[in-house]
Amino acid sequence: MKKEGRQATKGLCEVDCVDGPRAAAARADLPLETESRDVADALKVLAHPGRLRVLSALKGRELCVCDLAHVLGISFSGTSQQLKELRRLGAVDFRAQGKLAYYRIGDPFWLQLAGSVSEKLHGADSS
Amino acid sequence: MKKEGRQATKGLCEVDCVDGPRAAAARADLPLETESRDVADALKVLAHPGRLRVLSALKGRELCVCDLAHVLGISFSGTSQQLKELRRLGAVDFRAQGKLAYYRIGDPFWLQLAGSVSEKLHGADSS
DNA sequence: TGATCATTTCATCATTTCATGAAACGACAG
DNA sequence: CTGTCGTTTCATGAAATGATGAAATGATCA
Repeated sequence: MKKEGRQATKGLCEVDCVDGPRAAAARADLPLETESRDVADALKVLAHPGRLRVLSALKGRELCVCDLAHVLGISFSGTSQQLKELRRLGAVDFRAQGKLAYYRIGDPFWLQLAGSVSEKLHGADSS
Repeated sequence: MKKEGRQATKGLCEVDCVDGPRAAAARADLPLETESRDVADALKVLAHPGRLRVLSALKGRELCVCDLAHVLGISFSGTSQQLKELRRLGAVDFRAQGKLAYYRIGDPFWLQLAGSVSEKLHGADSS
């Protein structure tokens, strides 16, 4: 009479190992599923060394894709894709002049966010 | 006489399509490679719907692993791994009591960070 | 008009991430 | 001591991510 796979299938642990009220309260004021997903998606865009470097490079400057490719150290096509992600987030914006695309910071919020994390980790702000 | 693969291999674009000074300046005050990698790694821990929900659930509360498994809706082992990530970041901490592990918010910074992103996206703070 | 160049998109491939189940670990009860 | 239970670790497979090169697009210039 051994129970196999008692992994989160029934409310077994819910009534055994916790107080219950605490767990219920926790579930009560949990954010919506969509909200945490949206936040996660946004953070996922920033959670990439290359894209972070792009934001730093664009601080107070406009740069074209080929420059940013040098910054990232990857191909033009790859750079374009990363910029597309950042654009989707609104972190960068661009202006097409002739055959060039000059990218710049869109919403400074995301750059500041990265800065605060950097400060948290290393104690120094790179601004 | 066609050139194939001129992708970021030579400094071709560097002297042709940009001003140069701007690009040089951008590279000059770029963060260290290690720094952007560390920031990206930290953000990557937060960039996950389940882990964000864990942080929300732990706001002002202690919860054991099995409760958090219910919150995440995944297995215990999976939950444990996610908690390990959050622990590595310092976002959560835990206290072993008997055979239970009570998890709680470690450094409120990361929860606040998630909150500010949520506010940015939805205009409402979930605190 | 046709060639060229910066950029984007597409198809593909290697790597990483995330979930699962089985087994190991540690603390408590009988 | 032995068994049970909560938790953690490990190995595995599916899905997502990130980079590449080739082809498509759009704008400039001879």
